Amino acid sequence: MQLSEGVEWGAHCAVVLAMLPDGAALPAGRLAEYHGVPGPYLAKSLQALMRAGIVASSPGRRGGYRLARPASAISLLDVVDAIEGERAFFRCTEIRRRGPAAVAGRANSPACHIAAAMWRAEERWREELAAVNVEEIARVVAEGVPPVARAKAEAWLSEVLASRG
Amino acid sequence: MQLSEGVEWGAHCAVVLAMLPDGAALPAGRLAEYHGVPGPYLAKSLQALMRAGIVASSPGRRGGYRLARPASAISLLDVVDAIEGERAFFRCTEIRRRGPAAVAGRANSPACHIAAAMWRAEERWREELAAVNVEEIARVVAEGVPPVARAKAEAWLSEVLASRG
DNA sequence: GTCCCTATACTCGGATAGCAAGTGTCCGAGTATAGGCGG
DNA sequence: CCGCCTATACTCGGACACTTGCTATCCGAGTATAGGGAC
Repeated sequence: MQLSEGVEWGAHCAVVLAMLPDGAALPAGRLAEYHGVPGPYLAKSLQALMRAGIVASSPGRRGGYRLARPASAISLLDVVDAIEGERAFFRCTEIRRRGPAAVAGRANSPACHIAAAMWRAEERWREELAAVNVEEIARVVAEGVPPVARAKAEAWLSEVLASRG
Repeated sequence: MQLSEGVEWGAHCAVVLAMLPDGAALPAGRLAEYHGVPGPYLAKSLQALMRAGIVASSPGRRGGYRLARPASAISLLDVVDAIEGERAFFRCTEIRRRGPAAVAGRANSPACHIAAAMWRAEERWREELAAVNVEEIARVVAEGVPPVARAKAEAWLSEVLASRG
């Protein structure tokens, strides 16, 4: 029961993309380099974000990834669902209907109380993640990061963007 | 990102054990038979509940499993933690410190905002599960289950207990 | 000088191996019981 | 008739294969660009 690593990567990538100048795009390889993660595998997560409509990709020489909609309209939950898929944590297999005490048809209780509690808890989790959006994260990061780190990041980004014409 | 099947089994087993008469125990094989699940594997989950101090086991001929403390003192969260382990869903690998924009030592921001949001959401999930205890579930199940199903379950249980002397 | 064409280099995208964790199973160690035996 | 001893059958507990899904990687399809050539 752990989120895949792609969730962390996808979230950080979304934040970085939110800080790009309008119209700019960043290739998967550069995003991987910036985060120090294996490039080809990060591409897999980015493709998932693509399918979910969170980021948009441009092919070709000056192509790359950019946010598909305003950062304020992208929640952490969107990113998690895109990477992990939207299936529930808890899957109820109705084991109460399988043993010697099972009865046929609709004579069972209407709902499994255990599953209901599990899904309710999961809903709380989703609500909390839905309340955080990428723009907010980017703003907090921009304010909280020490000047020296911010300068390094901006220098790197400028160089990358300049080298792309 | 899915809970293992053992969580469902463990929770249902706890509820069944909560309905036993005082002093009675049920072997793993019987619990598996009741739920229609593979016996030897269920034992694995029961051992996890044992290590967590949720159930107690008695060896020997009339041995088996019983709750180690009152059902009202066992929450769903206890069961989930016992089976899944208490490690967090989200593990922050601090990828912001790994790229070309990283700075050494303590010059980084104090906390990763993404990780903080993830852990906050997880806390909501845990709070919700901690608010549900096994006694409550057992009561709701006992009230809600149709008479015919309840009769079958009680008949099975009586037979099992009788066959154990 | 301007327009068009072509070759290029770069991008994404899906298809392909490797590995860890969950899933499923088994057999050995230990104990309470039941029956038999001796007093 | 009562107490003790032994054999038994049943229980748990940990050690051993197998499958699914995550991790990591590669190469092919497609496109915007840059340069060169023709008009």
